[in-house]
Amino acid sequence: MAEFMTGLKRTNYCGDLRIDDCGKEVTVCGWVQRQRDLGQLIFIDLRDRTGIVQLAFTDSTDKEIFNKAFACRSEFVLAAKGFVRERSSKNSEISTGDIEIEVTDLRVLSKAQTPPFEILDKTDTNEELRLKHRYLDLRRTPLQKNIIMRSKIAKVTRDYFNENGFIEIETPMMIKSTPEGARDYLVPSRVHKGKFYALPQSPQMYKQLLMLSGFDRYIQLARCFRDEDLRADRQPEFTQIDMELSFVDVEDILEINEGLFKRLFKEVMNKDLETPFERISYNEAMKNYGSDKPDIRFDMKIQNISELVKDSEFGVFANAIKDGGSVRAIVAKNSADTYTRKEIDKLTEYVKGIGAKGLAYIRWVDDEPACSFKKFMADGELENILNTLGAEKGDIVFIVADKTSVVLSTLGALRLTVAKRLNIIPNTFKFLWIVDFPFFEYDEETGEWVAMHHPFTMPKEECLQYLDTDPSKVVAKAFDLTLNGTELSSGSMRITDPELQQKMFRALKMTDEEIDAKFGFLVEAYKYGAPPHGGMGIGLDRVAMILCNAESLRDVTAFPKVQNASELMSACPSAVDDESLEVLGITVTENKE
RNA sequence: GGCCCGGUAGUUCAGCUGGUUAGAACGCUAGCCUGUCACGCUAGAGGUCGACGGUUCGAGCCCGUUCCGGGUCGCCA
Repeated sequence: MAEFMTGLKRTNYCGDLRIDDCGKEVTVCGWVQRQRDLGQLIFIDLRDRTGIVQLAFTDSTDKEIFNKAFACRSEFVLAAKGFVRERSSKNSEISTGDIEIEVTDLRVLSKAQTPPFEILDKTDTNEELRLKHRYLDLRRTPLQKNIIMRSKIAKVTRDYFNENGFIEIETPMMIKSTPEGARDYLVPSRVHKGKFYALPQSPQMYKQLLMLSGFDRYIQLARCFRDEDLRADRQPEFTQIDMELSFVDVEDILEINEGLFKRLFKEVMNKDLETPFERISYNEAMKNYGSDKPDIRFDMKIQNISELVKDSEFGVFANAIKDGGSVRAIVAKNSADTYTRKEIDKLTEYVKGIGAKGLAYIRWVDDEPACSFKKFMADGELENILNTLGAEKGDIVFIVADKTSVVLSTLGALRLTVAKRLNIIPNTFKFLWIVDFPFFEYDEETGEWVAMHHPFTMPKEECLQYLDTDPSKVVAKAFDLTLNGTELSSGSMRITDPELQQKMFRALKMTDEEIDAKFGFLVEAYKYGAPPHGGMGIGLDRVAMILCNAESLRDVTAFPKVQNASELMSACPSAVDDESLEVLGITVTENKE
């Protein structure tokens, strides 16, 4: 039978007791980390979220209590009252290692089955099993630390925006579905059979309307939902630090958010961040790093050698350029020893997997550089390439020739892979704003121009002339914040002029009916007086992931979903009974279990 | 939807070229032990080798299908 706490009240957390507490009578509560039975002497390591304290049971312990301690097993829940005393032999491994509690009262509040895996700080246990018993996994110190860190991040964020005059406003979770962008999670309506709400992908439209209402500065830690495939840094439901402010321009938004990160790093990590953060244009990011979220903790920029090889005998190079593409390269310094021929072959397979046709390379290990396309090179051509790229003995040059978009994305990915392999990425925090995003993106499948951000994004005034003639030249007042190669945040200034908004819709080939059906209320709202405004949404989970040095969002999410978007512990999603479906007017045709 | 990796006691793994009764460590159970702290010692229990099918005299191992998990591309305005 489990016992009660009657007459006992916790006075201290386990991890907080120190040598100064000696002589005090304390009551601690927690889980049995380990019981060590030495015969006439028993020790129990008691764990709560602050740490571990040793309970001692000796020959002077009451017999009944001693017997209770004897029967204790891992993960039993105990309350223990007793006196703090100095240990005869200390343990420098734990914060309470100088003291122990000589127990005078012990209650077994709950027994425990042997857990399916040991609750240890360091574990090799398969994540699948841990996720099935997430409540046990969450007992582990590293996860507790991450979850607590996340709480701190949220707290500091609220403090910061509150102090800066922002108002926290909740927007609805059941909203109108708009087919643009990510797939919506849909919620069927009982009252309106056959109709659906959507869970928000972001509170975008609502926060814009709040600006029209005059709230001026809005903040929300908003849950967002996207029915798309998962990644290590993508969960279908996530939290966004969503903010919007009025009577500002891009510069103001960047500044206030830099302030947030400065504050976060100071209070959560005790690190001083330098602001303003570096910023580069989207085009520059793509050109130099082949990515719109480059990791700039290391250099290895992509270089264009198209001019050098446009007349080369090597058809792969010359033809790529003739077809309107380009030839570009990265130089992996001091890598010739690391990358053997065999490993380079693996890289070739890798780049083929991400869309390139192949990978040319120059591996300069001996006096004579080994080159995969040497026989096509004219006198001095190879030297010329090496000189131009600044390659030296010990380096490898990786070259891709193709359509420019393929060249850049391939080398961008290769740059990261190689840097990781060479272990040249310093353990620092490099924020980077990517600014001046193009407004339109060419959709190769449909042959149409689509909005890269969203259709309410404000174009730069000076580009409006190209709207009808050359959409590729229209630059948006849109920006991303990246940290160490991860996209943390995305934002923009919004269109406030209804006429301009109409123009943008038309440029996106949207019909009046479409506009009205999807955004009618928003378009109308802007007719009644809108302040200039803009804002951004910061992925709280990703911020937490990086600050916790975690590999995956699962490590900073209490109850995460796995790759197929299910949750292993509760086994959701799940089928529902026929009555529930009937009342909603829904018929399930397949995959019903 | 594509590609890659993984699945053997509760856990982490080993398991040779396909060959007798599938092993180890930790955990668990019991006993002994007065200063342990990953306590120690002794003994014991514990297996649908993810599932199904095939090849074979014989399959943990080979083949096929499938399920589960991870990474990634597509996708993520």
